[in-house]
Amino acid sequence: MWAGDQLSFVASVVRGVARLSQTLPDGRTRVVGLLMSSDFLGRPGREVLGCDVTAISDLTLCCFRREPFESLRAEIPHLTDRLLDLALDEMDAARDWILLLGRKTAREKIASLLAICAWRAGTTSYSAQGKPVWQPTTGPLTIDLVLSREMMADYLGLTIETTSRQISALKTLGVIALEGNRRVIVPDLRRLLAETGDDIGLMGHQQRQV
Amino acid sequence: MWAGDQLSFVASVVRGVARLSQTLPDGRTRVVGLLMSSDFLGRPGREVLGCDVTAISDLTLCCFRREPFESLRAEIPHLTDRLLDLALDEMDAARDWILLLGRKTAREKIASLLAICAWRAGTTSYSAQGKPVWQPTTGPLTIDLVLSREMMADYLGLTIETTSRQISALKTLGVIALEGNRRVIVPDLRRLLAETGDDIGLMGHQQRQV
DNA sequence: CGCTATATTGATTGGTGTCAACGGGAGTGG
DNA sequence: CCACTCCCGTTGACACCAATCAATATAGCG
Repeated sequence: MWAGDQLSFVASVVRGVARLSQTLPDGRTRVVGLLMSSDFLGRPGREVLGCDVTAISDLTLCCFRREPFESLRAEIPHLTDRLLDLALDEMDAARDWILLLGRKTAREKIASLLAICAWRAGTTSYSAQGKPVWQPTTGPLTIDLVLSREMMADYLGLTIETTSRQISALKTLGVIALEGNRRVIVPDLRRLLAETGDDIGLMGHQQRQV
Repeated sequence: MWAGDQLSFVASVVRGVARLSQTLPDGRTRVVGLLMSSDFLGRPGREVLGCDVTAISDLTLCCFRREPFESLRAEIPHLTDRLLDLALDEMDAARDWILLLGRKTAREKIASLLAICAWRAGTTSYSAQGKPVWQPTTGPLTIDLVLSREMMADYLGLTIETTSRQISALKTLGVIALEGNRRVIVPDLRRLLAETGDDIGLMGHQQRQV
């Protein structure tokens, strides 16, 4: 979509999912971030983004041209505060991810990803401050995976085959059920969380002690 | 050192190295960041840090108590701009790291880490803007590793043994030479870069196209 | 109803983790 | 000054998880 180009705009994701990725010269590619609704795209104060952005679903962006945005930022200092806040959140997510990539097994990685998506699915409402609110659910939970197996694999640093195998394994264990290829049903969230390798399960996404 | 505590101050690293880490309940620990000179410690606008900080060398910090700092930030909007800038840099580094952890072999990880340290070692001067300036070197380069093998392993998501083995392998290949345990000599930087798995080698640290 | 992309499953290999033994330097105490 | 110990690093043998190669199945779509 855009590759290291100068971005003439910044944007906020309204709906859909986009992926941030980088590529090694030998062709290996890594997803280094996922942008979902309310996430911010662009580098305030910077010219260039530094990685590729690809839409992986229908995507609605709220765009601002760069120069007006920068001058607006000069006028309203509080805007920068908010951007800093977003950047720090991103940083937390990135650190959780680093933890995941470095020290988790394939099974735990898959479970963690599903748990994060379950959390996203369960986060349907927002508080007055714009912070997502977790809706605790006891019953079964349905996740609409927007990601293909390949993208999950890239996301987790695995191969497609291993990804598929671990999903099958979780299905056999009864931790999840599949409905088509990209819809996952979680009968008991706790069982899924138990597979993630950290007892918090959502790795701080749920109630991070930031 | 400090674990998830409320930090009553923010700080800038003057000299030395500190590590940011998180721990999984079963005891697996992951370094999720390294703080070196000029790096910033603390979360402007936040109460709590969210991960552990440990000094791994003599460490000199330039500390500010939180409340005065926050009010200073309110007075001087430009300060927040600078903090945002730092956060975005951190984000870039985190993304590079994610790439490294997810798609690189043990050999490439070690080489990448050494390359980064070589870059740090070669960065002796700073431009007027405070940006480090890379001093291109053709001759041999000496790196003072502050890190123990264990910390390198945690940093890279490897075990101590694998770390040691890969270092030995690079030594056998003549890519590096050891002088004691924590001093590395790089006769030809290009040969080291060739082992990192990305032709840029320094993973954007050298001349990131941000 | 095929065609293609995506996903699953199987067989095998290889890289990294694990367990275990050994080496060497620094500090300590006799 | 030497013996002892402890910590860190190295090296080896082996096991195991995930990658790779390969075949098949399924879903999506014209």
